[in-house]
Amino acid sequence: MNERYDHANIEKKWQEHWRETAAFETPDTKEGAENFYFLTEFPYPSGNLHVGHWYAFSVPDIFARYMRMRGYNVLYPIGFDAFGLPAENAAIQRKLNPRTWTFDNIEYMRGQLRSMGASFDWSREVITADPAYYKWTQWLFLKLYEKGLVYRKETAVNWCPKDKTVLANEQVVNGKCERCGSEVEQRLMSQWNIKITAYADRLIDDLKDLDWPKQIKDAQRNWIGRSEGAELNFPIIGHPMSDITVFTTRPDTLFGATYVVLAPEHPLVKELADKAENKDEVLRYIVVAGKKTELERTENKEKTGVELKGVKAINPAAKEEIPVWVADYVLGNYGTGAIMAVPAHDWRDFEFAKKFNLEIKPVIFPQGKALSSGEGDFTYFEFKERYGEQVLNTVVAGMRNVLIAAPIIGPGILINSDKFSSKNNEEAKVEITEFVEGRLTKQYHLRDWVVSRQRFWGVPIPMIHCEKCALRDASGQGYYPVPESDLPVVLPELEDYVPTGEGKSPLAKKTDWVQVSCPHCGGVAERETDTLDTFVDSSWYFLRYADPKNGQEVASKEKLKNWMPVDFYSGGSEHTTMHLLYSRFWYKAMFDMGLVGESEPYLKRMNRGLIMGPDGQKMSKSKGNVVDPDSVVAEVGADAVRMYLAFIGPYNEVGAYPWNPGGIVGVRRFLDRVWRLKVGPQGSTLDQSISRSNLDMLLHQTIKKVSEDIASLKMNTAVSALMILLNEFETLSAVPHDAYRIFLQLLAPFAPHLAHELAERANFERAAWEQWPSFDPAKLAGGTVTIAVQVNGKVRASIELSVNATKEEASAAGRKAVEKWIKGGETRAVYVPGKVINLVV
RNA sequence: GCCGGAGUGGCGGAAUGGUAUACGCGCACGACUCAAAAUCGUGUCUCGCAAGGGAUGUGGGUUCAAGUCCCACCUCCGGCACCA
Repeated sequence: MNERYDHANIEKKWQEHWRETAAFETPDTKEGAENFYFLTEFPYPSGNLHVGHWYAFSVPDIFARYMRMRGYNVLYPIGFDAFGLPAENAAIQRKLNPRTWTFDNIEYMRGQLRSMGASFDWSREVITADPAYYKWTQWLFLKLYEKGLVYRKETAVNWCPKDKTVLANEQVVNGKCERCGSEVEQRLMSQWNIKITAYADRLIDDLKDLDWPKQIKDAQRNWIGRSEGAELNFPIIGHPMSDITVFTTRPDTLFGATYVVLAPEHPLVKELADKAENKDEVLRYIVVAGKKTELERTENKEKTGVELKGVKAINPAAKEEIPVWVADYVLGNYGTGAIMAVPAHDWRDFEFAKKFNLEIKPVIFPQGKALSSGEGDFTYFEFKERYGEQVLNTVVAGMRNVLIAAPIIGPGILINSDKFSSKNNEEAKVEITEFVEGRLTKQYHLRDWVVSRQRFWGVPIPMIHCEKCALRDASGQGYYPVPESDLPVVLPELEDYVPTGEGKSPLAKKTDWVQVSCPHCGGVAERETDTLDTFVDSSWYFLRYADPKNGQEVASKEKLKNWMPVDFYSGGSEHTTMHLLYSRFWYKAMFDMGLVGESEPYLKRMNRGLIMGPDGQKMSKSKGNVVDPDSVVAEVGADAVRMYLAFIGPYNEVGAYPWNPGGIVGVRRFLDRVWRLKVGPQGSTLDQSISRSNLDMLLHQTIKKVSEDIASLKMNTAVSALMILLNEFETLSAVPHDAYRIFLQLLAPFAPHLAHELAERANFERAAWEQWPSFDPAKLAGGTVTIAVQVNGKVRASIELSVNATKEEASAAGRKAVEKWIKGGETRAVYVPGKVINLVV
């Protein structure tokens, strides 16, 4: 009567079946089927699966199975992003070898991933910590080096004191280490960098052709932070050889530049300090500013600075002498490290000028009716025409008082700017730049990608350092790539993996590994002991799935052509400005080298939402709100978990959904009702009139709805459509056999185990039911339809009408139904067939 | 401050400009049971006895008709942020 189905045995049976028959091994091509590459970000082998993994892999599996049933040759691969800090830290904590720890985790997680009933092609599994894989990571790194996209340079880098390694800019969140939360320090270190900035423009410009959510595109544009402006030179009096070059996005305000500011790190500062009357004060300021962390410098918005007394620059447009200051509100690593300050039109300069009593000279008159007289408000030009230029000039001269409150930020008309006065400020940008022989340039917030990590568990950087060569070669640094034939440089075993904290990886202690002969001079040289950032490993993993066992190349051209670019990529929003940016860059660089056939790796992308704890908080062990998927699966089965996660909300929205234990009970109830469904005899069909008249219509509507909803990842409403159909089935004495088959077909992507089991029991032909059903458009509507009758837009009644009812028929029937409101009065009708008739009195 | 996104029942959420609250959870009542669980059925925005009125963050607007479009504002979430 109220039997519950035996999920444990059914799921086990089908999972074994799929495994034994290699059901989801994807051929490179399939006769008559179009290839579809559906990628989800591969997991990090952190220990065991959490609910987030289920959300990341089981819901997309619904889509993968749907596409397969639609006849596509679907590649839905899986692998492990196996190198990196978190695994290494976890292993050290447990006093284990990171390699053992990682590979044990992988083995365990494989089993858990299988328990989802997901249709992964395991034969293409990729593990980034496998030498057969990272050989190609090293190879690609060296290719980038060949193309001049890898360089070694001493720069101020982010140093995490707890993880004892350098971090990329993208891995620092609010001045803290993305991994451990420690405050990041700035250190001057020589590190390997990848020149992602060389691709900044293309990374922005190519976004426009991608089918990606606006939100991701905007975030990437924001992160790259392109701004267009000009570099202008300010001569220094008595120092003819070295002008101060500033970057500005507002060359139009040049006449209002009343002082110049250098960042404390600016190379000219020390030289100019020597000439200043207050040399000691300046040097003291530089020391204090240098001690501040990035966080302190940005958190403390109270501006500080010191004037280089006696040093004067010349405003190249106004030809006036202006003071030169050093202040740490100007950043050393952006633009030219120097700015022209226009306090009348910039908040920061305004605050600084106020504090230090510097001149504020307005050169932009705001747009709009900004001038008032007894006769009303006028624009700049209206005022000039009415009262004449002289009066206008008097008013403009008085604007300094207005500026006591705030700078004028927006666009407007130039004033106090000689021959440029009364021009529109946008036009003036180019003209003034040319006038002072400046040049138009662009600047980016994006920094080059620092990829050296002073840690053990990563891909060894395939470089060799030779002291002799470095000494001999004045320009070179003595670094040479490992010859291609020597790849991979295998990560050796160590006795002690603990990071040294001295700016060197623990690999440095393995002297027999470190010592090699120099590829250049043949003398004794040393291997680079830093390892690559994990994001390098994952920047190209999706290519390897196309040809995972290739020992000769990254992947064969032909196989790449079969699968690339990725048709659809599903993942988490945390990768918006990390992995997604890195891998787009990587792919573009490969495209430029002729290694891949197009310049963007992912045609379509979506970011999924987050599963929170039952209390609505982010799941975490310390909060005690972690849901263990294994025990839930044991209790209600994988099908119920899959379907519950699909039902929780739309998959392609970056929402946060609390895990609701009640919700999963509801889905399990639904599946039990499916199990108990009374089905008509074999061969019974809808046409045999054992059905209600509207069942056929509902069935076809459901096919349409479920198809469209899965395709657009609105899994929640697809599930609800299946529930509605089941509710209808249960009102029948028995479900016609053919309708039942269609129902199981629609259910199969969501609850594959149960659907396969029931299909087998119903003796449905494999070939017939393992494909997606189509709907008949003619059956979507019935003979009559219920429409709403409105009076003046308010719903007053509803009536049954023939679908073909004319406006006249509808309004006559409608009038009858709402006589009470219209009382025989004149009405005008607005008729929307099938929906509504609105009678307007 | 700048750039995105979102505000709908007790909860997750649904709604091509056309009957707001589908579907599910929860809750209440009923059936079955000695009883409970499970299962099934009925009800469940709000005020009102009813007729009817009011509700989609707030205030305006466009429209025959607005959760949906436009304007202003409030709140929350995400990203960027002394980037000149």
